[in-house]
Amino acid sequence: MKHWLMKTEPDAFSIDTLKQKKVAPWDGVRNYQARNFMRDMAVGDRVLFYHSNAKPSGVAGLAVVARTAYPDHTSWDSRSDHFDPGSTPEKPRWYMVDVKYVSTFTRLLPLEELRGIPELSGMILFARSRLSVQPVEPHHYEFMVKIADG
DNA sequence: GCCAACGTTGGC
DNA sequence: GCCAACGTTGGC
Repeated sequence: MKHWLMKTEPDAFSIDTLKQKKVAPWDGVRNYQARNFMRDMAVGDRVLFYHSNAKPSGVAGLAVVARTAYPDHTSWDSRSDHFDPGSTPEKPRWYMVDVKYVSTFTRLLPLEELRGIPELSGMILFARSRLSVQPVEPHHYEFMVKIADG
């Protein structure tokens, strides 16, 4: 089982939205590296649900992968904000996974606070601010769960 | 809203 | 294949 962190702007899709829907597709990823990580995901993989462009930005809760990567149909929908003319149903360029709600942290863990924690040093989150899907070390994941509930 | 970081595009 | 221009992400 692997561990991941996935970023979303809560104005568009938040942990509360996922809580209501229970399971939802993670569409709109238009970055090759992020896409490749999504294609590495397996059902049951753990996901840190991150709110970006938020006040404050940070880890908001937990999800699990509910369906492995499949073509992102919004990529060939010309009405979609995520339309990419280079992607077609015959030759999809972009993929999405489904994620399932697990829990909302009793307290959001702000990026600013996480940065200062020695146990979390080395996380991709701190070095690659624009990577919206990224792997997480198991001990980083476990530590974050611990401090969120504590 | 600003702007730094950085990924992508396209001319050559 | 280089790299300047451009567009986007995301923290602040």
